[in-house]
Formats: sequence, C-alpha cells, structure tokens
Amino acid sequence: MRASEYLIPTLRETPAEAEVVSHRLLLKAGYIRKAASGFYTLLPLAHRVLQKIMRIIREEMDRQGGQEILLPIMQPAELWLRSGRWQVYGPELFRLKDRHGRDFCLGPTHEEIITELVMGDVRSHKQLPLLLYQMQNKYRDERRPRFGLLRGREFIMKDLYSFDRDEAGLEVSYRKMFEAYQRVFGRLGLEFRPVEADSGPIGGNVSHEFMVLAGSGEALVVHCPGAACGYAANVEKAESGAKRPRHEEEPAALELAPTPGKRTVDDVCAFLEVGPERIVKTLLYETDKGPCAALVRGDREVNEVKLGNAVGAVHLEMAGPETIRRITGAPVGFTGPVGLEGVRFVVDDEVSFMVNCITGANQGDAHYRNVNPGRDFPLPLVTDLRLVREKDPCPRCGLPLLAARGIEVGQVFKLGTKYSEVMGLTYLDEHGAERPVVMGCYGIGVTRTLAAAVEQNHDEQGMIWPAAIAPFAVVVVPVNVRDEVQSELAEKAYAALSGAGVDVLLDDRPERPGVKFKDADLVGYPLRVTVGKTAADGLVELRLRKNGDTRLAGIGELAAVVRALL
RNA sequence: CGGGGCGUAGCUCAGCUUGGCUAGAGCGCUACCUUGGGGUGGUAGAGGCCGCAGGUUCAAGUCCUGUCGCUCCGACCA
Repeated sequence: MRASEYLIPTLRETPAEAEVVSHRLLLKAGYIRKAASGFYTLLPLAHRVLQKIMRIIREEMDRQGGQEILLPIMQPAELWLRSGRWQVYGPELFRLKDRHGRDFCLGPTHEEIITELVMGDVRSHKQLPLLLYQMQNKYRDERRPRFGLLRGREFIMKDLYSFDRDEAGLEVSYRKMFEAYQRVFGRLGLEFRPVEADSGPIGGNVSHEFMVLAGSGEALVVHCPGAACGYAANVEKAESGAKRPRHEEEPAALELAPTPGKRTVDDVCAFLEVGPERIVKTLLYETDKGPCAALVRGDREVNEVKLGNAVGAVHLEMAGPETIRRITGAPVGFTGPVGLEGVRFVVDDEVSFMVNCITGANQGDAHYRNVNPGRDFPLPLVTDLRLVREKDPCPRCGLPLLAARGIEVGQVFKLGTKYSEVMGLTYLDEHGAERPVVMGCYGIGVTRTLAAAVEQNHDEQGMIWPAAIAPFAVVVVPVNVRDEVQSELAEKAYAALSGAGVDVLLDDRPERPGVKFKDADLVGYPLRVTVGKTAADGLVELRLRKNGDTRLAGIGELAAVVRALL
C-alpha cells in the first residue's frame, strides 16, 4: 500500500472533544471520525486493526470448537417481551417500528435470539455440547457515551454461548473459553489479567473479567503478588482476607458524647482523639428491597455490589438527607445503629469483632462511646461488606494485595440453567427425560479492545501498536522522494517486504521528512524503515517505534531482519 | 436523569461584555517557487446558513425566548 493513495487523514491539532488518550489519538492519527455521539466511522487504518483483532478472535474460537453464525441485529419486540427484558432494559434499548407499526429493537446483546434459535433446533443430548458465536454490531443507548470507542452506543462485540447437558459439561466449556481468552489477548500483544468478577444482573455464580491493564482504566482490580497463589479480582468482587482478631479489651458502659458539628469520620476522630478504626460508620441506603443500614469501620468503604447481593437488591442508592432525618431523626453525620429501627442491618464482619467503638447517636451533635456490637445493637446479618483495597491481606494466602487499573475487554459467565429454565430451553437426555440446557456466555468487546490497545500502548508522540494488530507492521519512508537513488531503493525495500508477506506501507508522499517521521510515530507502525543518506550504499535504517532502537541493514537481508525484529 | 461548559472556515480558536462598513487569526487545503534526516521559508488563492427557529431593533455573530447538537462532572455499564 502507498501512502499517497491511502486515506490517512492525520490532524495537526487535536479535536477538542477528545478527552481520553485513545480517543484523542484515534482521531488525530486518522483512524476514526465521529458520526454522532457514540457512533464512529472507522477509517482504513482502524478497519485494518479491527480485521486483525477479529481474525485472532475467530481463530481462537474456532480452535475450541466454536461455530460462527450471524444473527439479526434488528430483532422483534415479541422476543424481548417474552424474556421480560423489553421492560427491564429500559431506555438503553434502541427501539423502532417497521412500516406496519410493529415494534423492533436493535440488539444490545443476543441471548434472546440465540436461545430462540437453539430452542427450535436442539432437542437431543446428541446435539450437545454446542458452542455458537457471533461477532457483530450491538447497540446500547448509553446514558452517557464517552471516551470514544471505549464506550460507544454502537460497538462490535463477540459473543459466544455454550450449551451443555450438565454442570460438568459447562465446566469444560468454561475452561475452553477461559483458555481461548488467554490466548486471544496474549496474541493481541496486550498486557492483561483475568480477574474474578461479580456476575451482576446477568446472573450465574462464576464469572471472570479480562482486564487490559492501563492507568486510565475505569475498573480497579487487586491481585496477589504470590506467584503460587495468583488470586486476582475486580474490587467489586474481591473478598476480604483474614479477619481482625477481637480486641483484648473489656466492654465498657455505653456513654453519650457530645460532638457538636462533627459530621464526618475525620471530624469525630480529631474531636474525640481516636483513630478511624474505632468508629463504626452507618450508611443508609434505599433499595428496591426497602431501606437498609450498612455498617463498616470508619476507615472502610462499603462495597455496594456486596451490599446489593446481601440484601438481594438490584438497585440501591445512598439515602438523601430527608430520608436520613425521617429514619434516624437526626441530620446527616450522626447516624448510628443503637436504637435504630425500621431498616435492615447489614454488618461488615470486621465490625462485628469491634469492642467499645464509636457510633452516631441518632441525634444532632452527639455520638456514642463504648458501643458493642451484639450488645448495643443487633447483628441480624454479618457478612463481608467492605471494599477491598491495596495492602489488604489476600483472601487466599494473606499476602498484602496489589492494586491496578484495567479496562474490561472480556467477560465469561457460567449462566447455569437460569436462562434455560425461564425460557424453557430443554433437551431430552439418553433416558428420554426432559432437562434444562446448561448455558454459559462469553463476550469480548472488540472495538473496545482496539481502543484499550491504544490506551495501553502509546507515548507523547502517538500510538505504539503491538505487531500482531498494527494496521501496517512496517512503514518505509524515503527521506526525499525526488532523489532517484532513495526512491528506487525504497521501492525495492517495499517490494521485498511485501513479497515476504509483511504488511508494509510505503510513504511515498512528497512531504518533508519531518512530516513523515511525525506521522509515522503518530500512526504507530511498530517498525520504520528509513531510506536516506545511506541509500547510495544500498543500506536502509530500521527503527523500532517502541524504544527508538535503530540499526542499518542491507536491502538483501531486509526481509529477514524485519521478521526477526517483529 | 441531575449539575456545568460549548456550538463562528476541514482543525484549534478570537470577535459577543458595551449591537454598527464587506466576519477574523493560526494550522490545514490548492497552485507556483524554495527547502530536503524530526511538522522548511515565501508568494498567490479557495474555503463561512456565525447550530436551527422565532423575537427585539433602523441595524443581530453579538441582546431575548425556544429548540437541536456536542462535551465535561456525578449516579449506571461490554
């Protein structure tokens, strides 16, 4: 491919709308253009990258026995009404009508239609297991599209669904997919980490997320430094490690302490001259299962996912000042468990071990001292409720955990029979008994992976693609195209590399060398072959984008040297 | 959905407060000259429904109302 004939509209200035690095670079380097909020055109460079990513995904899905299909993107409302998600999905579902006024939606995911498919055509245990996947556009009318390709309203996702006879079969399918994902992200050249994840509203009991590690990632994960242990989890899911032993201290008598205007843990600590680990924080939440009070130590945060799971709530949010006053009779900042009624208590296990702690007194400007869980307030539900943070002990081996940020690019779930039972997806086993199909689902955000690769691999100059997914692995840059020696040698280099099966772009534009070098760095070709001063000697210069290392090579050995470097 | 900000040339932005000739700059683009190892220097050009609609006014890019779009922060998610 020749740059003079190829559409690579790089910008000198960055469009103002872009905030995150991948969005900015993708726009600036001429990979994408916005069509509308959350909708992007992929220009040739991005399209090439996408094709390479999809190819690797396909190969790994197929290797595990996956069979690719193509499903309708536009789907009848009827299907979604039957699963109940026409209502549940809410405004995120893009809805439209055909000319007859019938309701349709643009698929945000494909569980319904694939279940429908399998229900119609799979009846016997002889047809199982089955791994079906598709890689297509999905649509979600996000509340707030942002970050360019990291969160669009239209995006490409690979979804594979596994259908098995029983749990043992599901376990096999799950492991196959887990391995496939490791291979996919490894081949893409990304630094990633699989972590334990909450299965969320999709349900099921086991789930892992695949995180591309990047400082800009929205997700926070913790992992154990112990090589033998290997524990890693999304903080939403991460379990708390070893419990703190009970204080060797005799419970003292409950005592009211005036704390005028001291609403925050910090204020109360300073005023009463105690550490935050002596305080019990009582947070009121409103949930679809009624109000509840979450109790954690003063220096801890509530993990809302754990709280939701503990009370069986799907939606929860912190109560506002009016609600707090109605329930506690006190303003914000003085809520405590002693004498509190009309709410469900959920107590972090760490709190249950505390002795002589300090809590709000449910009256303005006062706290209690020497509060003792169990004695001064009930413990109907003691559970792991706190948010795990860095340096907390690993729940498996006790070593201090490390934290990292990541971009979620894939998630695998064991769905079990949750879906199939609701939808009536069954098969006849070898004894003629009707049994629910055991399902799993496995997604990869393909367009998001493209953006995540940029988030993880860039510098001030531009992108730095892993060779496996670079739009072109090599760019050949003649310094002066009007110099016949240089342009001829550049053509030879281009032909040699093309002939050797390397994806190569010849930057034959009559631009100044500085312009071409800047563009090459911006677009992020892993390797640049510069044809300049040394051309008369038949030598070209090779420069690695990631570290700037350079070396000379003769035209005859070029293809071999390039292949060794990539 | 709540709270801010912004819509003027392909891109980045002035101009609006205090209404007044033909609406500006830099970059990019076109042609020519120059230069030729990190966005060269010059000459001449092209390019605008000032987001849209209504209103006020002798006069609106500028003031008022409405509307649409974009964006950032917050609550939710691949």
